[in-house]
Amino acid sequence: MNIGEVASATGMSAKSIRYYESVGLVAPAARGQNNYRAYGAREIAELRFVHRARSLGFSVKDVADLLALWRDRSRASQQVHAMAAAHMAAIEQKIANLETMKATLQTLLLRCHNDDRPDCPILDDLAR
Amino acid sequence: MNIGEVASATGMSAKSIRYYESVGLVAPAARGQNNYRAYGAREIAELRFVHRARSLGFSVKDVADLLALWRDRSRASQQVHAMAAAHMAAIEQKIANLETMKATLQTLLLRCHNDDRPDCPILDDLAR
DNA sequence: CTTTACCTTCCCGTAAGGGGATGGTTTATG
DNA sequence: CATAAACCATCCCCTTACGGGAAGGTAAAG
Repeated sequence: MNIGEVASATGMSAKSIRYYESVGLVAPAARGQNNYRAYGAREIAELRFVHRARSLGFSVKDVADLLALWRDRSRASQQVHAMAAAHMAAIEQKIANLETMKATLQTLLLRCHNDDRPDCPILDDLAR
Repeated sequence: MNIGEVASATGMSAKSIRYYESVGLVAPAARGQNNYRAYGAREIAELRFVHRARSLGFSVKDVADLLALWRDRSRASQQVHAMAAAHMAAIEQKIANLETMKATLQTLLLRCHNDDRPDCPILDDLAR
């Protein structure tokens, strides 16, 4: 399969696939006589893994570690669990920060007249 | 006040202050005969405004717009309200994405044995 | 007088690709 | 069969919002 086919089959962009290769996340693809990248089932499965892990918010660096664990048939599930737990903690932290911002914004929005008058509690708050 | 004093007074870093100046978010600070930046109450108030808006998650570009509205005594509160509402919507979208990730991770974490055995539902899911 | 603590500018690095230029390849169409 | 549309390749710049650190001038303290 060419890179474009892989892209539409997996939902990722060709740019992303090349990028993952360029940073060493996946091995360089084999090339056809036309110099096009040629993907087999194994490589596609790996790219799917990468895509799925990225969609769960893991960084490219983390995905590299997850891939290594995946390839190591004798890894302890503990290791994977630890990575996932740490990642979830980071996500929870982000959510908490965003929730704080949201709450503040909500309060300000409710106090703002939202009309033609210049008086604006939102700006007043920012300037406090 | 020197930049360091402003930094510790406002909680932002000197680097950030210089950065905001470099991108035109705030006007270039006046300079003393030693070429140090010299800040007055007005400039400090503006930097506080910037800092507060940034802490609510507004981008630097958005802060520039908010500053412009703030300086314009005749702006309609609607305009500020619209910006804040759009920003809150974006934050809610981010939260929703993170919550989806979190839920998936939570499910996977519960299914993982988290012990020395190699069997790992988390990796299995990523590879599905 | 010297050390220490500031300040200045300048340049590099970050995360994860997207956009777009330039040029070769393949395939579809008239 | 010729050519145009659709792919593919590499390469380089752009994005966000600063942080790190180097090189060198200035100021306050011991």
